[in-house]
Amino acid sequence: MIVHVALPIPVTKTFSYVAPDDWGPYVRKYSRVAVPFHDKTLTGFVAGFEEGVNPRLKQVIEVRDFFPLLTAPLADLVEWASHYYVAPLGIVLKYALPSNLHIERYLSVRSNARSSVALDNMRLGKALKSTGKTALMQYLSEGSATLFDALTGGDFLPAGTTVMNNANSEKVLYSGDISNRFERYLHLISTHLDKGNNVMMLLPDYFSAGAYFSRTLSEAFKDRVLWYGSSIPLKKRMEAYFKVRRDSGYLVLGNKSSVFLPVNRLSCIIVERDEEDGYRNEEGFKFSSPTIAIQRAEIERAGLFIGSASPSIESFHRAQEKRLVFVDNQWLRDRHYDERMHEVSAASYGALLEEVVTVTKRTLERGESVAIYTPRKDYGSFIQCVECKKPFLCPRCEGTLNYHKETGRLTCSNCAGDFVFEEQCRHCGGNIIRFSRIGAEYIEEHLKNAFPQYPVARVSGDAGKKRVKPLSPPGRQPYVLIGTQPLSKLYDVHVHTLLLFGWEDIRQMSGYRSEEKMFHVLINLLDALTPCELFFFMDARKKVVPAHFLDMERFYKDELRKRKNADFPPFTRMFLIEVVKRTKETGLAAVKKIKELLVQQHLVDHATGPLLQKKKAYRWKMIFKGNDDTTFYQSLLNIYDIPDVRVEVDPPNI
DNA sequence: AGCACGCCGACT
DNA sequence: GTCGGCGTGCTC
Repeated sequence: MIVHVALPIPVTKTFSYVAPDDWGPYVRKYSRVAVPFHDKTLTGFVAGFEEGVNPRLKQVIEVRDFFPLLTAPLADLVEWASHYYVAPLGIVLKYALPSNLHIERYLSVRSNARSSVALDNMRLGKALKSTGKTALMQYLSEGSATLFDALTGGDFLPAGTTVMNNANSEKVLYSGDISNRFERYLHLISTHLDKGNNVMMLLPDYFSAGAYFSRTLSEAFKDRVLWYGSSIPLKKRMEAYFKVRRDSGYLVLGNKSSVFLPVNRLSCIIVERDEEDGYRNEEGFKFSSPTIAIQRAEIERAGLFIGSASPSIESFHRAQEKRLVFVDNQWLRDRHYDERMHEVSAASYGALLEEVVTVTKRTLERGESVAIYTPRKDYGSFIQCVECKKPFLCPRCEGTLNYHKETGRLTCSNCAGDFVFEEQCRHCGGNIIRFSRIGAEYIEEHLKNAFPQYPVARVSGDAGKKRVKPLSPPGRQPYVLIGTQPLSKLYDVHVHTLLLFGWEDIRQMSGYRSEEKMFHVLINLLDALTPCELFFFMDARKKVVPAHFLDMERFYKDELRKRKNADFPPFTRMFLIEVVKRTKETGLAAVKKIKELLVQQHLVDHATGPLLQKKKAYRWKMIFKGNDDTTFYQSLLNIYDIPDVRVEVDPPNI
C-alpha cells in the first residue's frame, strides 16, 4: 500500500511511502509513523493511504501507534487549526501529539484469553519483544488482549468516535470581577462534574493565575482537579492524560498544550482571561489557545464559558454578533475611583518619581499598602550621555538598549544582544549617563532607599517561568509592591493605593492594539489588587484620559468602531509575512515573488512594507489583510512554501 | 527544517 | 590549487 505522510517540516505537501499490505489494519488516519527522510528517521503522521505499489518510494519503517490517538473531533480540530493558522498538518499534529507524550512507556498488557495468557500483566515493551508486533496487534484487535496503563490500572482503548450530545450547550462571555467569576466557575464546574462529565479550563499561566486557581479549585474539588501541561513531571502529566482520556468527573486545567488533549465526556470548556498574552504559543506553530478552544467547543458541541474582568475585543465582538451570550456583572460601574483619582503630569521621570515617593509616603504613614505598576521591568532604557546628548545604541544593530542593574548588563530589545555596561560614553568619553525611561528595577531601588523601614518588593517581570512569590507582609505592616503585568494576577493581594507609572507608554509599545492593551492592564490591576484609590503618573506630553478606559462597554464600542473604519481585526484577518535573507538581492527577489502571488488575486494593495531592517540579516515585513476565501488561502499556502519566508497569522503587535 | 551541491572569492 | 561562505533546490 501507499501511505501519504504529513511531516513536521515547514512544507505544505505530504510525502509518500510504501508499506506492506498486511499493515493495512494498523495504518490509520493520523497515526504516528516512522519514515526515512534524507538520511534520518522522522516521526510523521498518516494523512492518507491507498492501494498500490511504487518501486521508487521508500518504505515506512514502522507504525508507532496501535490505534489512532486523536478522537474524530480532535482530528477535525487539527485540520481546522492547520487551515486557520496556515500551518502544515504535520506541524500542527506534532503539537497535538507531541514527542513528550510517552504513552507506550506506561502501558501493559492484560490477557483476556488463553492464547495470550503468557503476556498477562507484561509491560508493553517486553510483550512486543516476546510476541512481535503483528501477533500483539492481532490479540488486541480480536479482543483476546487489552492494554492498560500502569499509572491508574485502567484500560487503554482506542479513542472514542462519539460526539457528546451537547447540542444545547450555552456559550457565554462573562465579564466580572474575580470573586464573581470564581463563584460562576464553581457553580459551572460542579454542575458538569455532577452529571458525570469532564470540564477543561484554560488558564493564562502555570505559576501565577494557574497556581491560584489550582489551589482554590482544589479546595472545592479535591483530587478531581488535574493539571495537564509541560510544567509538571512526566509521570503526573501522563496520569492526568490517562484519567481524563478514559474517566470522567475531572476538571483538567491547562494553558496551551491542553487544547488538543483528548478528554472523555467533555461537556464544558472554561477560558479564564482570554485576552492574556500567556495563551500565545511561540514554539512550533504560533497559535492562541482560546481561539482553538472556542473552535473545539463548537466541534465537540461542548459548553463554552469565557470569563474575564476585561474580555478580549474579539470575544466582545463575538458577543455582539450573538455568537456568545454576554453576561456583564457591571462590577466596574459599581466601583467609584473618580473622586480619588489623581493625575500627576510632569516632563521628566525624576519629577514624577518624587511625586511617587510623596504619595507612597502618605499612604504608608496611614498604615495602608501601595502597589506601583510600570510597563518596563528593567532598570532603565533610552540611555543617553549628558555631555554630548548622544544615545547609547546597540553596537550590533543600532537598537534600543535596556540596562539591568543586577547583572550590570545591557540587553538589546531588537536583536537580543547582551553587553557589559560601561559607565562611559562611546562618543565623547563622558561619564554622566542618564535614562530617559526607567523601569521596575529602578523604582524598586529608589523606593528601598526612600523607605528603609517598610518592606519593598518587586514582582518579577520574568513571568511564566518563575513562581511569583506569595507575599507575606510581616504582621500588619504596610508594604510597597512594584511590578509589571504579573501584578494583575496577585488575586490574594489587596492594596489601598495603586500607582501607575508610565502606563500610557503602552500606547507606544504595541501597535494597533495598544489602547486595548492599556485597557486590559488597567482593568486587570483593579480586579486583582482591589485598590481604593488610583494615581496616574504621566509624562505631560503623552497624557491620556483614564476615564475613557474605565467605562467598559463604551470603551469596547469605541474601539470596535475605530477598528471597523480602519478595516482591522476583528473585521478582517491579518497575516504578517516575513522574509529573512542574508543578502539584499535575494530578499528583494523573494519579496517580488510574494507580491506577484498576491497580485494575481488583486490583493497587492493590502500589502504594506517592505520594511528594511539591518541586523544579522535583511528582513522584510509585509502585512496582508483578507478573509479566508479559497484563492487568498491558496496564495498564502504558496507563500508559505517559499524558503526563508514565514507567515504569522493574527499577529498581535502590528 | 536540514542538507547537499555548486558557484564564487580568498589565501596557506 | 583548496577552503569556506552563501544561494538554490530537494527531500517520498
